[in-house]
Amino acid sequence: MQTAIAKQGRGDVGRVFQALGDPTRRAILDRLSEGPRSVSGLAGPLDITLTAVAQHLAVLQAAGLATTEKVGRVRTCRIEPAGFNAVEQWIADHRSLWTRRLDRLGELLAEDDT
Amino acid sequence: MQTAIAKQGRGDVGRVFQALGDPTRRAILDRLSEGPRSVSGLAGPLDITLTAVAQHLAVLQAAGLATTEKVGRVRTCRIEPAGFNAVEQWIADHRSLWTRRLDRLGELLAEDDT
DNA sequence: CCGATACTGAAGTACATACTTCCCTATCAG
DNA sequence: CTGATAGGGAAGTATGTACTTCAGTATCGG
Repeated sequence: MQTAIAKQGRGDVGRVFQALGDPTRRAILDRLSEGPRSVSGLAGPLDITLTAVAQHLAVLQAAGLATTEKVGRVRTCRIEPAGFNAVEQWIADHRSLWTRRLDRLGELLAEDDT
Repeated sequence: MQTAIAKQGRGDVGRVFQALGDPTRRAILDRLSEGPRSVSGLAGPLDITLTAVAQHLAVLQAAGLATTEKVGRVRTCRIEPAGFNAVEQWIADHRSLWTRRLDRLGELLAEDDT
């Protein structure tokens, strides 16, 4: 067990990467980074309809990147930092593989040279 | 200059995230992590056509995640570790924002509590 | 030279995704 | 109560994306 790629419980990395692939969703996360917002508060500067924002939020929630809570008639949206762990972990795991590869390559060039 | 989000030269993060969103492309990167491969070498265990793999490789190249070099009639594909820097940077930058937010939140709860 | 190998290009298809509009429900302000 | 505000649900559209097949074009082995 060296490649501990499947970690972090549930969130499959694919969902997260795909969620982050959309510029509008990244914009939403940008705004949420500044603090919690309502759905219409998010929709305002984005120049898309409320419905579209709600759909993006559903994606972000499914990916574990945001949480929402409805209080009165207002749904408050927050960022979910833990959702990013899986992705960072995935990259870190893979990066360690490459570097190991590259180190190995260096050794091979040094000792197994013609 | 605090939010150094637009760094790392060219690669826009969107492309990278989107490229990583596809499971087939992640599988390709997995195999490339073990070392360079030819296009058909990648296609074999993936159960898709050569053409499809070539298209995925085009996406990975556009995202800066892989490089290819054609020698004879064989195109050799390698992973490009630097391509991941932008993404890690993006996450790191944003994470610092949230944690700052959360720290602030803690302070607010302590002094400005209802 | 000749057939197999390793791709490349163009085009087509099926499904996903990012939106929209329209309408309906719950809540708050007066 | 009445109207405005905040959002939810369903459905339609339009573009994108992941594939495929069906041709080619180089290149290598014999």
